[in-house]
Amino acid sequence: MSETERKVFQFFNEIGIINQLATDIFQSNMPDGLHVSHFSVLNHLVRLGDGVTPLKITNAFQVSKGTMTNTLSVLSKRGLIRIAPHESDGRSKVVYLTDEGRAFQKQAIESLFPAIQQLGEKMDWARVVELIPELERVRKILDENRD
Amino acid sequence: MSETERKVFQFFNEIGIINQLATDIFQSNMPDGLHVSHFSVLNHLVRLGDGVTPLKITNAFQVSKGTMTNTLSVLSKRGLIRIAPHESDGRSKVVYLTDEGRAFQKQAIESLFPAIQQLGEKMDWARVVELIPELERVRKILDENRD
DNA sequence: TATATTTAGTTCGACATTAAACTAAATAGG
DNA sequence: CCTATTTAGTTTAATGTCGAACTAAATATA
Repeated sequence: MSETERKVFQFFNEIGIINQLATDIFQSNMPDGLHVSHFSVLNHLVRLGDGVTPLKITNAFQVSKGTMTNTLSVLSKRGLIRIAPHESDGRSKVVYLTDEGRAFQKQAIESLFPAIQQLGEKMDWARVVELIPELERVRKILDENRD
Repeated sequence: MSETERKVFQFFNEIGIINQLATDIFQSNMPDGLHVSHFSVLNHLVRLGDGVTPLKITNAFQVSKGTMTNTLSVLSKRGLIRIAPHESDGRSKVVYLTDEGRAFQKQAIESLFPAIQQLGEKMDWARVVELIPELERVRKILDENRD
């Protein structure tokens, strides 16, 4: 194993650990039985717009269709989204945010502000966010090269 | 939401996506029914030394005790680790790598070299690994501040 | 048009993971 | 010592996720 290879593994290892620690923090702020994955879908709909098909969301999250069926049915049962039949394609459906869904997404995000602030006392966020452009590059390349 | 907060979310979002894409690549290289989590435990034992208790590994991975019981029993059934009673503590156990376990870890890592090389045609790994020190800082702070 | 293929979503069985209850052993405090 | 508490690991029920089989609708092709 070359030095570069070793460091590449180290890079992805750090990414994995950070992701797990951050997800744990996020998860601990989720109310009664809702999972980060549920929030993520709501967040996606808020940011990129609702009125999209389940398959579109499935592709965005690179997740199996069965998983998305399950996630959407939980969100629907909770009244956070509304699932309507597709106007022109009888096989398909369209997902809309409800007011409750939008409120939940907003509230979930705001619930993290204190944690961000508290971490900011020990961490220089300005320096951290400078990594974003390079991370974006990595993400895009990994994304384009997935099979 | 301030600009900093927005970027902090974006940072963790990029981290999450990269982690998922990288994990998917890794997972697709795992043989017959073995999961990345199984590899991770073997890798941990190779890098930091075996002969440790399940609880030690549990803490290292910040995972529930039940999860580790399950993971270790899979690894043990596959002959990749050996679980022995603890010499001085009747409640505890000690985990050892087998030769098969070491070989598996080695082979799993090497199986990723082609993917790393292929990605290297589109990605400047030298620049990517420069992010490691800052990521380490973030990881350490998150780690120290977990409850 | 009739049939074959593709596409969108659901269902099913398997497994990873979790939290909580549980067992057994070790330790602490009286 | 003896009891209470803590600690290490297992078990159990619930849920997220996956891949594969399945259904139904749309599209391609002949």
